[in-house]
Amino acid sequence: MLDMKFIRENFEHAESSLATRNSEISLAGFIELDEKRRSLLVETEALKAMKNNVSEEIAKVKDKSTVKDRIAEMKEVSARIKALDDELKLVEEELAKLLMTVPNFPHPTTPIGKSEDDNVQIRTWGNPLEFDFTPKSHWDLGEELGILDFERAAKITGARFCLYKGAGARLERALISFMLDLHTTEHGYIEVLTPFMVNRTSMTATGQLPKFEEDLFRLMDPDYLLIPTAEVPVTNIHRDEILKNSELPISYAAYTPCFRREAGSYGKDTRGLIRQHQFNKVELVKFVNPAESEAELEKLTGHAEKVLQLLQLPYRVMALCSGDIGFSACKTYDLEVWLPAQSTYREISSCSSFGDFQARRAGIRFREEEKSKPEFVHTLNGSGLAVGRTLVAIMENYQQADGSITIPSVLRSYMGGMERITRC
RNA sequence: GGAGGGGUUGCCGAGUGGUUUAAGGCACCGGUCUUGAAAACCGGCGACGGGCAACCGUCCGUGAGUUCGAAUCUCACCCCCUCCGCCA
Repeated sequence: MLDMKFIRENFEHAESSLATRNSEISLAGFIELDEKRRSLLVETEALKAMKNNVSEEIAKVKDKSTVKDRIAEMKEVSARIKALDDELKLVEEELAKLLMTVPNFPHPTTPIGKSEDDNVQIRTWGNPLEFDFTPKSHWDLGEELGILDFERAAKITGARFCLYKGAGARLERALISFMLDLHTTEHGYIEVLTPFMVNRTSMTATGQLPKFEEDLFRLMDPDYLLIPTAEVPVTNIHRDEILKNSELPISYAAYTPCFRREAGSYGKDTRGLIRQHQFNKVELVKFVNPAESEAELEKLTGHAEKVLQLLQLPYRVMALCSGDIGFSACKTYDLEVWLPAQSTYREISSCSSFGDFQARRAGIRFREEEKSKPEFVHTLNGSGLAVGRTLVAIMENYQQADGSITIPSVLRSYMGGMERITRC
């Protein structure tokens, strides 16, 4: 959520900043609603002050019959207050509805652009491998090795699910442990294990609702939603809290499965693990002092990169342009890993700063000094990494001519010493 | 799912219609005193919204309602605790 005061005082700047985003956003109607809200507020508060005073006077009078006319008068005032409050509530609801669907301002350092074609490459790491044979796709490798079974997953549930078996299942688990161990022991993150389903308030606080309900899986009886990313439960850990400046930055690492409807992506990435309704992810989340958020985004991105470096997977870092960043983000770096079978880089991590956008929605604040006014923290998060896509990258980059897969050395201790996956 | 108990301004906790502008204590901050500290005493001590400000308004789990007036009465819902049932 954006700051109402800021919009009020910088209306043109706000509109032009939002215009650099891809979607069509209009703040039209905002000023009018805002003014109406304030004039209603002034009126109703004056009446309430009067009512409070008169009620106090009535309280002091022993013989109520002498103040009959005052009581009658207050009855009318109360009715008037109620009418005004109802009107105010409507205006505030409309204002909130408008505000909740407006995306964040792009950060000044976010490149301006319309689509992903305008994203800017920041750096690359490693070089795409040269194969002296034609590299196979991970789905072919997975089926031949008997470690990925898409057909049976479709029988069990439906399209866009996968059944991992044997060394495949273990490799996924090894990656989760490896990533969590790295971030908690080397990068200073606190491990958390969260609920995988959340309520609507949590989903609204991070920005998935109200606009993106069609992307989410919903439960019927309690009105809960399956998380599309650990960002939701982890950011909500501190919802409606006032943190101490001395405890910032707070850094959490969380493994969770993620559930996404992938509505509107029919026909895209239909084969393989790239786009699934359920996938595993290790997520990094930070709550920081606003002064530190730019530096913290660089650090967090570096922590995600470290995973790829240790796995010896070539990748590049892209700065997303204003037209391509997510709803709540003001700045985003995507890490894209090299996939030889597709001869292309594919997103494996997205590291974003949200400024105070989520903190304002979620009511996450801190005090600069012990006695100073609470201010909103800045929130950041990034995948460290998407586990399924990491498994894909390992399978495709580490494949051998005979169809076996070498296990990266840093993972072998997590695989019981296994060095290579062969057909079982 | 059933029965019971409970949710009060950082914490504890009083308060069952009108000096509650929410007692009291703890914690915290400032002052007096002291060589310094502690103790004692005095004062301060929340969030949000509106306003240049004085100040005003809102907030006692949430939402409706009764009333001139609600922390207090009514209804619904949420959460926590205990016991029973079921269960990984």
